[in-house]
Amino acid sequence: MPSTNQKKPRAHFRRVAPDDRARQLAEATLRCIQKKGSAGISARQIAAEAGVTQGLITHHFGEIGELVAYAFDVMSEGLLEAIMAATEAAPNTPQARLEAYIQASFSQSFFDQEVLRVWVVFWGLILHSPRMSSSQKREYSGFLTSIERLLIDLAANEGFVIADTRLAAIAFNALLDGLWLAWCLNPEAFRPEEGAALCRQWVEGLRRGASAQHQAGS
Amino acid sequence: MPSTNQKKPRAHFRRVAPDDRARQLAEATLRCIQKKGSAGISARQIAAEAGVTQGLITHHFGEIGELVAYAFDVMSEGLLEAIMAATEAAPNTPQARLEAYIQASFSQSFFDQEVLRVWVVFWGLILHSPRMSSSQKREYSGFLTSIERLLIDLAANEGFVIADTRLAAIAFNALLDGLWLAWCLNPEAFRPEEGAALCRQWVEGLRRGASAQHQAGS
DNA sequence: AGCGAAATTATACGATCATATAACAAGGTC
DNA sequence: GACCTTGTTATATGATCGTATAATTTCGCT
Repeated sequence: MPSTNQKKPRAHFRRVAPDDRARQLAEATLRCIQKKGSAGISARQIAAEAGVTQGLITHHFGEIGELVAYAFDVMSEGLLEAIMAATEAAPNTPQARLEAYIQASFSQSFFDQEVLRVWVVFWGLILHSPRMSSSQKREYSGFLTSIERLLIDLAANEGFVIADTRLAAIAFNALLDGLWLAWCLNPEAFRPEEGAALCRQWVEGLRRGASAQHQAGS
Repeated sequence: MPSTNQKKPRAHFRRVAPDDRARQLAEATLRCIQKKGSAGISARQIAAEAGVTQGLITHHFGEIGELVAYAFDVMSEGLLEAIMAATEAAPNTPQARLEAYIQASFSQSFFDQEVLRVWVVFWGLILHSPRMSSSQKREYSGFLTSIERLLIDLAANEGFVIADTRLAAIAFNALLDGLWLAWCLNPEAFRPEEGAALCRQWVEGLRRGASAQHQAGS
């Protein structure tokens, strides 16, 4: 008997400041991507994950792509800030700071499959979203500059020469991203501490003057 | 006047051997991913790209995910085979073979944004597709083994020691993938020949004994 | 030549998608 | 305590999605 003709009452809710709501939606987006990859990106799924209705996404972000890009910003900036905080917290020597950067990169907080899964999906999205691409360029530049400073200080302190610090930073960051990727796709391939050791060995190669050899075009 | 009541005739077609058709569909899939990333993956879009109807995908692959995984296999195996072919074609010295591997990796054929775009999208898909993940594990192992052999031969020939060749291969491959990724996301960051130089410098670090330092757990 | 297997097209169906619009309610402000 | 801004829900719309099913054509085989 469907005769109980009571209209279900409109759901109650509490207002939230736009910035807070935006962040909640971004975090729900990250969880959705974590669970189902790029297939988890849809207004309905994200709204359900955040416990709100879809219209709220339109209201705060317009189109869904803007929310995804914002979620990328949140994650990306959080990552760089956290790694830099760990670096700043280390003793003020070039060696200790670089070591802190490496250790943070392979610590449980970041070298975590659930985190890296999201990261890898974003990489695939950046290529087709100008909005996300510009964020990535900015963040990438931030990472490079940080690494470059660490390397310059180390070289000055220990008295060795780096032929091109920008390129060296690109290589270091590439090694880091590549290890993140490889471990994320294949966690049994190596252990986090082995990944950190591989980064240290790259630095050791730098110490021993490897960067002065085999320059492009030589 | 819509009175011309002629039913439009059923479209003509030619039969194609299942293996050939499967490959055509896989190549159409790669083109769709190239154009629109993971958003380009749909039975309708891929079928249109291949010039056939959607039903053909169901007929040959069952579900769409199987086609995508097969497309990944096609691309992945093709890549490894092509790089290995370039390596085999080099003079039979460890130095020349490793150099050929590096040069192939940064040659216009592979170090190409249109190719790498697809590669990066696949990375994001692997994480949520057991079928693709098992393909990736097999292919990754193939890459590692190839690199490991190159490094072992080089070390034996030049008389230096690599502490752990498996880990060294992992690092080399990670550097390569990381440089592919960085350049794909940010092509203005460095030139292909600079990427190749960074790989050579990593090898130079290996020559100078960097891998014996800073072992994990020491 | 024509029979039959199967490759291919054509169509249908229900689910889910993004997004727009209107109705509503929460909470600060006066 | 009433008002007004706006955050939020509710609903509608048309497009696209994956996949199943039936009708049809192609082509090897005898």
